[in-house]
Amino acid sequence: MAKNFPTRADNYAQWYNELVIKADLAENSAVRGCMVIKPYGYAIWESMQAILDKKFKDTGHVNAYFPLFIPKSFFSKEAAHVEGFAKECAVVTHYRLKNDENGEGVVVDPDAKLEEELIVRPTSETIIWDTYKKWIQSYRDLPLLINQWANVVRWEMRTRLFLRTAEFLWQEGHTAHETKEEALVETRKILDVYADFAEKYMAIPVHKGTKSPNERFAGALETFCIEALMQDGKALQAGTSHFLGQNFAKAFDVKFLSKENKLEYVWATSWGVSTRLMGALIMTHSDDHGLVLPPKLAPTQVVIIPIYRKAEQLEQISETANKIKEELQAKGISVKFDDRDTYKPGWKFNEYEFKGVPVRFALGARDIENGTIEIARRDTLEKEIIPIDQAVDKAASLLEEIQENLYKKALKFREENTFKVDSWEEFKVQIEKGGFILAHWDGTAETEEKIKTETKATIRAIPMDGIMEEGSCVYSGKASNQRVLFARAY
RNA sequence: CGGGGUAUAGCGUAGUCCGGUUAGCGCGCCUGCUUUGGGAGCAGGAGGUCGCAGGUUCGAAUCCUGCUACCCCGACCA
Repeated sequence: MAKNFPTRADNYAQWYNELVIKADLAENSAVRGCMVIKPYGYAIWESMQAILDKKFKDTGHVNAYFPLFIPKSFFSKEAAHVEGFAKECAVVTHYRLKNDENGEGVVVDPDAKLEEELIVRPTSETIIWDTYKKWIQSYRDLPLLINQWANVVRWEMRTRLFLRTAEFLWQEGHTAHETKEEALVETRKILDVYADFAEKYMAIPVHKGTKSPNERFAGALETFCIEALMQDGKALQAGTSHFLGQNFAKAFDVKFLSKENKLEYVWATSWGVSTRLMGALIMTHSDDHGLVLPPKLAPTQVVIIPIYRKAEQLEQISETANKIKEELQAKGISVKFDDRDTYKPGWKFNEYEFKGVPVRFALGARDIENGTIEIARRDTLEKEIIPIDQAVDKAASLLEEIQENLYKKALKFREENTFKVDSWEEFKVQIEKGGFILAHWDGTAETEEKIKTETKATIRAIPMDGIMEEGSCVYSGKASNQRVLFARAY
């Protein structure tokens, strides 16, 4: 089966694309840069949504929904923000079509020009803060902790399924607080939620850190991020949590009366993760046989495949299979018994490997006779024949084992591909090999920019868990007191 | 927006340099029989404006001109 995928060395991008398509996750849409998320792919996104949504609610947040369209004028209120997004906005200029006078389909009706153009949201800070202004008067209205599940549009020049599409699905949290300290706590709290989700559920080890000023979100005072390493050695920003200070409060005039009866601007945060996480999931765990899903996110955790010749045999097998299915379901495990007679067993084996189903049972007439069942795990592709009365317990423990194994494997890969580098010569050689580089940086934007120009490497994060250590900048030789994380990134 | 490439059935492609029968093949699809423990075999069948528009020619998938779409590499970026 490996022949179906180009090897990683050949062309990782192609491997990735074929994987997404063959695993039935998504495909390119007729609309440039957009993707169709197919049912199986969407089911994975729903698993992610459910877990994240619960985490947000457990930390006091509530969901709401704001308009897709943002008046153009809102964007000019926060200077850095417009600077960051202006170049990639889709703009609505008209509100009506009409039949072409020459009979050539429909045309935009020039009489239906909007007085003020509408921007299709690339992110919702502006429209949300315009709304918050009306909602916040007193310290009693704070904190305001709101999350939105939505789609956004960023007119990217180059796109790739899940990793960078013109339209993508995400959640964006927007909070308002009385004090700077409280807002910072919120920013950090959400970063922890993201890191926990990545590591415990997606089985992806991440570095928590802050962005350099260059890489900061447009309009933020500080951007916290989680950064992951993909199998081809490139880094991927998996989530961000921004401390916005009072920038948006000032831009949208959001003030509250404090306990001391003073009029003050609120402190803000915003944070988000997107369908890009699907890309991270695919690129972290998949192999040449297809997708590999961590059990906690797999829409189907266990699949049972019957092997039979005649209808009578299927009947007997089904009886046993359905019993196992029910017992697994009673334990909260999602199970599919694939008794389609339109595909042969070999076909199904391959199909579920493409789709990354963690555990597979194969049950045939021979097993019924012997009181056995074959169990296979997707992560290692190992197969084992076990007594049938152990099937349920074995599946349950295997799911946990796979979840853990995937994380360990990914962590091992990241550690083997993280290098401490102290000289510029070494840096230039190492960056070609991929992976994270821990190196000293003098803290200036100029140095960062030069490193980027010369090597395409960017500062992915200034690690929060990093050890403080005296050193000299790998590029300029100037003093530095902490190593930062460099990599080429998606 | 710059540089390179591609466009032939649902998908993948041969044929294009050097114009010449009815455009060939694989996968998939449909029908029948035999099969079913790792993508089944045989037989039969359906499916094509050769990206679009002009031009050259007795004759164009093939040569020429223009256009369009997509892919890769840059700039941009969650």
